[in-house]
Amino acid sequence: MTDNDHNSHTPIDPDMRPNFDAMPNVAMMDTSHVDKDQPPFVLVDGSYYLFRTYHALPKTMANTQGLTTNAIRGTLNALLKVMRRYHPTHMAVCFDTKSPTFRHAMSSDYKAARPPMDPELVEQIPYIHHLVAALGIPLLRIEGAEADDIIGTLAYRAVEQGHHVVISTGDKDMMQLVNDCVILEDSFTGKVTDSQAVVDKFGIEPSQMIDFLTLMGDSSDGIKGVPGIGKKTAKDLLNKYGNIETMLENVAEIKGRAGKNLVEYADDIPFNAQLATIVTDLAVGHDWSDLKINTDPCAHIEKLRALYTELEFKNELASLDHPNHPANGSQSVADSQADAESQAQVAKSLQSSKIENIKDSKRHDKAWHTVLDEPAFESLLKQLTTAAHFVIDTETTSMYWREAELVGLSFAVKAHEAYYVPLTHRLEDDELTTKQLDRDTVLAKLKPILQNPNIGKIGQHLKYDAHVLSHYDIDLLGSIHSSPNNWAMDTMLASYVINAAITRHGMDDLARHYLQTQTISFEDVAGKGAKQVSFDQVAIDIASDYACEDADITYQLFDIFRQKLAENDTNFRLLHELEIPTAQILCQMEAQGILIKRSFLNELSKRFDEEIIALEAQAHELAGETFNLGSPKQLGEMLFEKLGVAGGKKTKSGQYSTSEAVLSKIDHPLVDITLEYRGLSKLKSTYTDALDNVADAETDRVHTSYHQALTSTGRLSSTDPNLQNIPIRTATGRLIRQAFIAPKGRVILAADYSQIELRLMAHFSGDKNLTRAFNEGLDIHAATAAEVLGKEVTDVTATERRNAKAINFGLLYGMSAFGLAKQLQMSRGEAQDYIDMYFERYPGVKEYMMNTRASAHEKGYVETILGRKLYTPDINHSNRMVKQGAERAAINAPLQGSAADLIKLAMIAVDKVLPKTQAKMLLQVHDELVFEVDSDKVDEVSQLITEAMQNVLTDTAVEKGWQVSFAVPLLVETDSGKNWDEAH
DNA sequence: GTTGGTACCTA
DNA sequence: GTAGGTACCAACG
Repeated sequence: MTDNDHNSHTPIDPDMRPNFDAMPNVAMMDTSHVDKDQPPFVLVDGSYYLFRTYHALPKTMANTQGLTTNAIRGTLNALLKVMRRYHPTHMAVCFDTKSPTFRHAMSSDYKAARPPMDPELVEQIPYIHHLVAALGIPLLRIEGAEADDIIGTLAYRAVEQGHHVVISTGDKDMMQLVNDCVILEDSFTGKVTDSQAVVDKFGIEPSQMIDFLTLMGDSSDGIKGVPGIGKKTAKDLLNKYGNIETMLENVAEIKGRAGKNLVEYADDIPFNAQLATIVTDLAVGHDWSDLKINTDPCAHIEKLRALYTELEFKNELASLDHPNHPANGSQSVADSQADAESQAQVAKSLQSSKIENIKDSKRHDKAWHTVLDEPAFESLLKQLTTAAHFVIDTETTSMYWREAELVGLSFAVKAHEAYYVPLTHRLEDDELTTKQLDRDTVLAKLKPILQNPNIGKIGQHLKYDAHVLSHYDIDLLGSIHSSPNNWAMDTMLASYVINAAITRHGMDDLARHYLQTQTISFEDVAGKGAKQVSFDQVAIDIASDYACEDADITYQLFDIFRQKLAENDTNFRLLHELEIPTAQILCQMEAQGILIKRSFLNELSKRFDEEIIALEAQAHELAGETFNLGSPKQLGEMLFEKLGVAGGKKTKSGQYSTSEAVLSKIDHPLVDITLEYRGLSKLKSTYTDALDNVADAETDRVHTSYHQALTSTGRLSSTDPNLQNIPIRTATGRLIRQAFIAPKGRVILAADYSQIELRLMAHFSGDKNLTRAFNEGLDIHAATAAEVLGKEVTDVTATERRNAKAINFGLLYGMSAFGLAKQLQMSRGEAQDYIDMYFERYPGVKEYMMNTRASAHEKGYVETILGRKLYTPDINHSNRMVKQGAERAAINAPLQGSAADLIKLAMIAVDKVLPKTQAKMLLQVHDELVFEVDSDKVDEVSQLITEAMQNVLTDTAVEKGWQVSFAVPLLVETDSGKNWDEAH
């Protein structure tokens, strides 16, 4: 590749020393004439982002040609971010060149400490240059000049001509250029620096920055500084004397090593000052019109396309063709799923160029505070009391809510400002621990605020914080609701509702994706692996940064999501009327837990163990030697090599497969033993032993955790332990279910939606035959068999019904003849014939599947019954297998996702009618809800639950603003008994 | 001590 | 053929 000649520049002679005496000083400029109503002039320090993102982002980001792309992506994202934020009309991206500059000529030490650039970075540089050009942004590289000096010069000229300026960089040296109309922004971290921020950070004015650097030196730039003068002394001296000149005039009164060395090294000071000074009067041959961004979307789109193709930036590439694709709303640095804003979109936002954020460009740097005394806490309380809404985050000793103890609390009332209230940090040698406020006093004062429904609470994964605070008798979630001026929001759920697939929804992921910011990780502050300590062992000043960042980031995410939700009423309602109420209910269910019968589980464990030992002995007997029956590898070798059994198949890793599908076709005693052994060890290790281990020692209750923002379809998942996969298919497995019981005087009641996904298929497809079968209340699988085979329902045999059931499930899963053949143990041709016959009888279903597939291809998403958009990122994947997989998922997603929507509505509906009955909702298993009910109220409660569940679409959904006219009835089946097995 | 592969439990 | 979680082994650092 060659560098573009969009900008050609006269080289600067490195031997020509700038005239420092006459150099204009940006920080001291008069700025009264500057017009801040125009968009700012944006100057990007390209070299900074190159290095920063190359080292900060994983080197594993690469295309299939082996080209590392992390710096390309990182720099591109930084560029797009700053453009999106300020909508500039004029801009320049500046890079260093390899050639020496006047600073090298001045000092052999200058940047001599820098190791040579990695080849993996070098090869990325031309791509970045070309991307900048293809985006229509002026690119400046001048032989003999550094990016800093080009930026300094252009910043000076811009202000002189009445423009205000944003310099996009993370280099602190640039702070010398800051004034009322020039700010810095690090577009990688999002940090903004104005003059106040410089004062906050170093205690000096931007105009003193050169002197500051001169005195304390900068090892990375090879500036030596004055020995004995560091950050603190330099600050104190500058505050006293204003500048180095005055300082030297009064050097006699400066005591100690600093004074002595100032005299001794006085001769070096002018030289160091020159190295530290950014040149502002470089002979850059550009006038204002050269620095205009080319906003014509067509001008460079083919160049962009070629670049994205070569780099394999697939989403960015796709976005060129689908400029309005909904997945394009935001940027990600590291997430390969992320979409970059297309050229067309950049152009669009530039054209709309309303300067959204004059305030932004004047904003102070984020201010993070640690609250360690009464006045500070009282002032925080006052802010929280008068706020419409605020961010709260708890820091605790454990990520498991059940064992978590509160360590501190952080708050944010606006972006870039946060407070941390440490409470129970216990690190020895940390003198701040003694200054902590008393936990109970703090909580007592916060309680009325946290429980006040008129003050909105914002948080990331609030269910967790609610659990923690409930241990201290504070009900955080109980009264959460939003009104236009008073927001409640869980940013995790907001992100999930807006787009479940584009990123994961942990805070680090959200910060990376939506804010292009790498957060301080928990491992950074607490260590990792065995050496990790709990948060109360983290030093308070470090903990405070971490906690404040969490609150701050959450507030910034809130700002983004608030805007996105305001533009999309469906997503707004999904969050506030569905997900947040669901979270509140899940919180109660998790806290409630389900009672287990320990003795029974222990007995089962013992029994299973005996049988397992016996089976193992038999296996070793048959094999003639001992081996690990639980190792698929050893078993495969034993069976297919040593014993010479036929029928061995290999997995893709070259091992023998010993899956049930393979083994069940083999007639050999060792196979039977193996399958039984596996069944029992699965039950013992995953269920009987595990449940006993996790049950609460005092109450014998098991408390699962539901993940509400994990699945691609809107379903919940359950962990620690997973109570959504308790065995039911085999008699032995059902023994486990019998261990889930109700306390004395109560019973377990289970209510499940019958055939909900097939009913949804009937609804979505409108197929006459399928709809009729449900409306007539037929056995749906038998009805399918009768329909396809052209006989009466009463004449359908068990095998025919079984086959029909398989095809019905196949439908829900995006069926292929291949898959159906495998399931039914028939040839592909037979399976295809069967499918063809099915579609002939159910043409509406066939049409639905085709339409869904087509629509997913076109839009990039499918929708559930409540309008939740489920994105299908791989739907146009170049790999055929991947694409077909995405198509099957796209067919299944509206069905599975709608069922998930409905049961969430059902939980909300049921939760409303339960309180007067003393019944408690305990578990959700996708289409089933499990309750604990007083024995004498079973009929009454069962009736209430059934009605609530069956009528969700006519009652609850309508109440919450959804209008769905459902094509078939929703049927709920309930049963009860002294354990979960009996209730099912 | 972490990670990928295999197997198997659910709707 | 869809969507999940957990346990175990074996290899890797």
